[in-house]
Amino acid sequence: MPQDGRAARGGATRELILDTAMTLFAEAGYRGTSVRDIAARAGISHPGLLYHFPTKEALLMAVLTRRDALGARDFPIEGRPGRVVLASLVGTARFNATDRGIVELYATLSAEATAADHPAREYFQTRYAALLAFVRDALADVANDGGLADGVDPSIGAQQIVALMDGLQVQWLLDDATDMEAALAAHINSLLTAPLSAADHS
Amino acid sequence: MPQDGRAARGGATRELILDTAMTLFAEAGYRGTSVRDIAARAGISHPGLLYHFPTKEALLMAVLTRRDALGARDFPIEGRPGRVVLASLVGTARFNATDRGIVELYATLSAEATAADHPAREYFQTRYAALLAFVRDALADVANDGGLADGVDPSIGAQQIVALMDGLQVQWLLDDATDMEAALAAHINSLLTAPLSAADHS
DNA sequence: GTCTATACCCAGATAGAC
DNA sequence: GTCTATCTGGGTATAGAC
Repeated sequence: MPQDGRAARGGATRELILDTAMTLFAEAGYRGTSVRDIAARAGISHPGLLYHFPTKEALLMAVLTRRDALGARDFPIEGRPGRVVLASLVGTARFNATDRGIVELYATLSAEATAADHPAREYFQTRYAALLAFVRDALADVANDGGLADGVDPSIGAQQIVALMDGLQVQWLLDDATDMEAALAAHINSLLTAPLSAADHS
Repeated sequence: MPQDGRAARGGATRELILDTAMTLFAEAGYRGTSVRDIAARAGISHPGLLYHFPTKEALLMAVLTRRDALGARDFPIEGRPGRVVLASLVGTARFNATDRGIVELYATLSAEATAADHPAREYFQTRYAALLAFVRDALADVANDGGLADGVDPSIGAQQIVALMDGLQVQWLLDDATDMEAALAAHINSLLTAPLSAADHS
């Protein structure tokens, strides 16, 4: 019957660990954060933490998955018009520029997870496949209205947009004068017959 | 007076270590390779290796620097016309698709090195600044001949091209069906008034 | 100048007590 | 569900042989 201040029943400790892990991962990166660090900050011992998440990787995946779920809740863009979806991607680029930690985490992990034996590889394969399909569908939707520039292939266009978002993050992390939003918006507009405008937001 | 089979004078051991390290880094990644692994494969003890390269990071930087030097020797494109430089970037994308290990290494490291306290951060900052300037100059050269599409800014175009090359590598590493060359060429051509052709190679 | 042997410390993970 | 103790492996520093 736990009833003390920090570890009440019902997965409260689990949530506390996740919060703490997300904070520290964002501050110092995945490699720069030890399980002991997270446990100490959360007020338990490392084996105590590893009872809830058997490995550090498992903890990481839980952090990422939860973040995905929060994002889907806060930015519901499923089933919206293609131009709105594209505009939301530009909005994401702007939003990302406010949280260096999480950008660093994703940029580092998505590269690290490309290793054939990396535990998070499948997660990112699935994530990228879904993201590419999502953007491709948005471009195809725009194409249906004749809004795509000549010779633009939705599938290639989606690859370009996703790659651009990833690559620009690295440049921005290395030099914060980099304007991710401007470079992304310029490219997306080059794929369209008419540029995005404020009317496309929401 | 060393004169045995593997460690002759004049930095031969150093070269052997670099070769071995490049191979193992490419096979198992930076994190997946221990200094002991490299030393064992090179036929010396780890402290023996650390005599030549004081830290694992130093060894890594030496590998990268040497790779840069080899690249500059094999692909001399300094001072060439802008369109030739752009074509060579497409060639690089094609060439990269033949060596997964080195792509993985650069993709992982460039992301990892964005951390504020990472020893390779300055190296990558310098490298990216030079690369961006290089591509920007190529685009500016094309613009001088009126070969740039309307509204294309050489500086932003350079950011996009470099970001695209980086981001496409991640997608290709996660799904080798990704056609890096096609996506990059399509984007570069969209920046130009006339597409690149075989005539631009060399 | 070139290397081996040894030791230190930190990190992830496991075993078993409470 | 959480702890203490311990194992293993990796990066690094030092001592000293040749």
